[in-house]
Amino acid sequence: MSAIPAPRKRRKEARPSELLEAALHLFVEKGFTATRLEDVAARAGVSKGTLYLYYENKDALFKAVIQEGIIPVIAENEAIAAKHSGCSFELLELLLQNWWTKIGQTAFAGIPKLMVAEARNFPELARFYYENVISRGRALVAGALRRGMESGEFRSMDVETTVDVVIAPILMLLIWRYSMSCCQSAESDPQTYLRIHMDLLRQGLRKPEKESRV
Amino acid sequence: MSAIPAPRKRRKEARPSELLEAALHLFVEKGFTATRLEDVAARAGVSKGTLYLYYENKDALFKAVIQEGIIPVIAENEAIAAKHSGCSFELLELLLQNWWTKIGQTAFAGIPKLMVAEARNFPELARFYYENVISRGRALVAGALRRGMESGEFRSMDVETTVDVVIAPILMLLIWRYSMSCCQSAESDPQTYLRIHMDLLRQGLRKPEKESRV
Amino acid sequence: MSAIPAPRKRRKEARPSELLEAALHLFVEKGFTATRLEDVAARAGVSKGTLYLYYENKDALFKAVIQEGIIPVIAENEAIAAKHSGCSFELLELLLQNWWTKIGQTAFAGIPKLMVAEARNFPELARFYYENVISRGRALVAGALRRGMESGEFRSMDVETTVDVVIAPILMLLIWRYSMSCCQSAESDPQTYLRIHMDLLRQGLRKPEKESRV
Amino acid sequence: MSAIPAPRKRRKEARPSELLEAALHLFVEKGFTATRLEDVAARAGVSKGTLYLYYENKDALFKAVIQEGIIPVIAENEAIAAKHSGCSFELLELLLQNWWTKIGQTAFAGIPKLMVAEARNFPELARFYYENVISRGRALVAGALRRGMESGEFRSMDVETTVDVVIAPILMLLIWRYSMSCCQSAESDPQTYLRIHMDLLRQGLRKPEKESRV
DNA sequence: AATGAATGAGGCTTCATTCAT
DNA sequence: AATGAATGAAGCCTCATTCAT
Repeated sequence: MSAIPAPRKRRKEARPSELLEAALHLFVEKGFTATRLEDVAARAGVSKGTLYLYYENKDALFKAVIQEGIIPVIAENEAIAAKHSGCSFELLELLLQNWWTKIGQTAFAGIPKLMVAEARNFPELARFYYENVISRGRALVAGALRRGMESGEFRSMDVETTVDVVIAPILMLLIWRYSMSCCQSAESDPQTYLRIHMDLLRQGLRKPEKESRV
Repeated sequence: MSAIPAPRKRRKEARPSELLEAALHLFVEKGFTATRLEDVAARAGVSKGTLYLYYENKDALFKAVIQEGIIPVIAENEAIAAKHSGCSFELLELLLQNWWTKIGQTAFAGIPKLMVAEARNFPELARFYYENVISRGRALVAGALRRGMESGEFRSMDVETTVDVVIAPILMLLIWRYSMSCCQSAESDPQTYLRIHMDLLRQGLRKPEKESRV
Repeated sequence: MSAIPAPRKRRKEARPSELLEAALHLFVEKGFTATRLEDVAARAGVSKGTLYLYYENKDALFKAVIQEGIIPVIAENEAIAAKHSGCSFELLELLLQNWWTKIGQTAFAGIPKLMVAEARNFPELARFYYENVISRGRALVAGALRRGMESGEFRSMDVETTVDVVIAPILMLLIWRYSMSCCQSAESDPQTYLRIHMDLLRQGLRKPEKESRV
Repeated sequence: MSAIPAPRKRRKEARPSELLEAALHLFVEKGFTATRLEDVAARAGVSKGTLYLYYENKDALFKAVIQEGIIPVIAENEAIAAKHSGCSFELLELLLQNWWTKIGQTAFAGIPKLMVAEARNFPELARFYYENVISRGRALVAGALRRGMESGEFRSMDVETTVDVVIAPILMLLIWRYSMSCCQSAESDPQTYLRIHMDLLRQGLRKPEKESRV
């Protein structure tokens, strides 16, 4: 009710997000397994025990990070797709742009690499991520591709597989940044990378005038 | 004198490859950190201590896996590129085909995901892989692209960045198989995936007749 | 408020000294290498992991034992030397007496043998001990000898070397007790040993009336 | 019989002493526990298994080192004492001189430190050394002291204890060299050290003209 | 709500000793 | 006589989780 709650109170209510920020930072930096909950707590300025007051265990903490940070962006993209009425390639560009702004340019950019790295050893986390993020994300791209093929804007291809091919470079851009990039002297510019990807795609997807192969 | 060496001796000579096979299997299955050397030894049918007779430590074992399994394929591709005289896109296809046969369809297919997963936490292994595999692999693709641009076969683009974009779907295909694929009901067919990727690329890279955008 | 802190708290404050006591006992009994941290923990009534809450590793635990137990005695001796104004031999006796009371008659008596035994294999511990204990201890004896020679109380000799000769029997008394003494039926009495040592020294160091040899 | 045996044969007969030399070197350098039998074998130019053909185990190897290297010197000193007829202090000097030449200036110099370091953890080795070396060595010095006291050359003191005091600096000289000396910038000269020790002793042991204390 | 002390299972690595060849 | 491959017990250290205060 009051505009400015007592500092003590404000602090308490901020705890969860402070913990999530700390967890995201460390998960992304060191991976799920290699992240010590003690470090997460320390970064959030609380004790190890406190963390367990908010999250049942390491798995729950991770799910909360995804829940708060990634899933809302997927939802935004679903809204963008739902209201879009222009050409299909433009929709692909809009989806990419929002993803890039909300994920690619934030600390969440490290999540895809993290999931890829730990999926095998933490099947439950993998499943959670797959169902809430990946399948919904793929559905968005699949929708745009299918729409473009039906309208004659794109040539006809196997949609599900094309989704993977189209998404791959975007994921790899993030994965690379959080893995091997440390070995590279000059990291390539993301803007250029994405532009080239979309350029190749624009021309690659387009239905040729006379030809109809593939 | 005899054509068949004593069993003891035969064993000794077979050990390294038996250990490497076991190591590859487990590294790919569980990752570098989560693989227990005791399990590697057990899978090779020896005791924990025996492994150390052949490989100094976990790092050395891993490097040996790469050394024996991946680097020779890179070398083969370098030979292929050196003797190639046809069009540049064809060279890209040859390189991909050899990589796919020797890596993509063998147990080594899991290595790229492994490297991506552990690079940050094992910088020395990452560097070893980067210098011996990645930089040489990128140089091969860069050479083909540069050659195609110079001959007018491809349109002009930033070579280094295009290399990343071109390689990304191939890496993601493998990475996916060893990470999230377990959550997927129907895994997409690699042959289709690679054909679509190359089709998009053939048309995407080609220099347009009149246009000169990008 | 209350004079008696909560048990948990009391425990926490007592832990370091309980651990140091256990460590000293086992180090002295079995040596640095042969002492198992699990045994130290057990002797202090805690688990293996708890030890690591207080001391980073085995080295740090050892250093703490020295820090808490030996270095203060060296400091006391430095104070004794600083305020001493009597004859030099008397100072030697005072230094020996304090050392004997605080080290020779306590569990710390085993440290010199431990250092001698492990110095080669643990150079960093050796250096720590040398700089904080040995060099300061030698400086004290050297000071007393030099003073005695300058005043004419002692004959002139190479000070640094004489320090070693003077200290040697005292160290050997302790070293022996923690090494070969187990083989001896009748251990010789330390009081007698030290008295003989000091008697030989009193007469041996004294400047002869007329002679001036050596 | 032949003056020059066949190389093969010579080699075989030399094995034990080659192994003992290697063992001595490594025992003295790293201690008993820290010495790896594999390293001993390698230094002797044979395989690990061969070592076990000559010595039953690590203990037996150690005992052989003592047996061959130290005990003969003790026997020599017993002969020296048996035939000596001069003054008692001179006998002490002769014993010391032979010990110094045969032990102090050879690789065996490291044995006393080794024994002191490992006695507690290897009681059987300690007992072997005590009975064959220490007790006989002490008996020699005790004999010389007793003889000197009876002749009036030395003042009267508790013989057994005085033996320890007299021997201590000599042992410490060697012990130091193989332990803390690595921390010292300038190691003191053994010749000077021994001269000062004997000088202090000559004057310290001598029976005063009138006094008769102690 | 918050603390932080305590636990103990788990993995890499070493090395004396054995034994088939 | 000689080899050297193989074994497996042992110890340091980490960290998710619990729980008394």
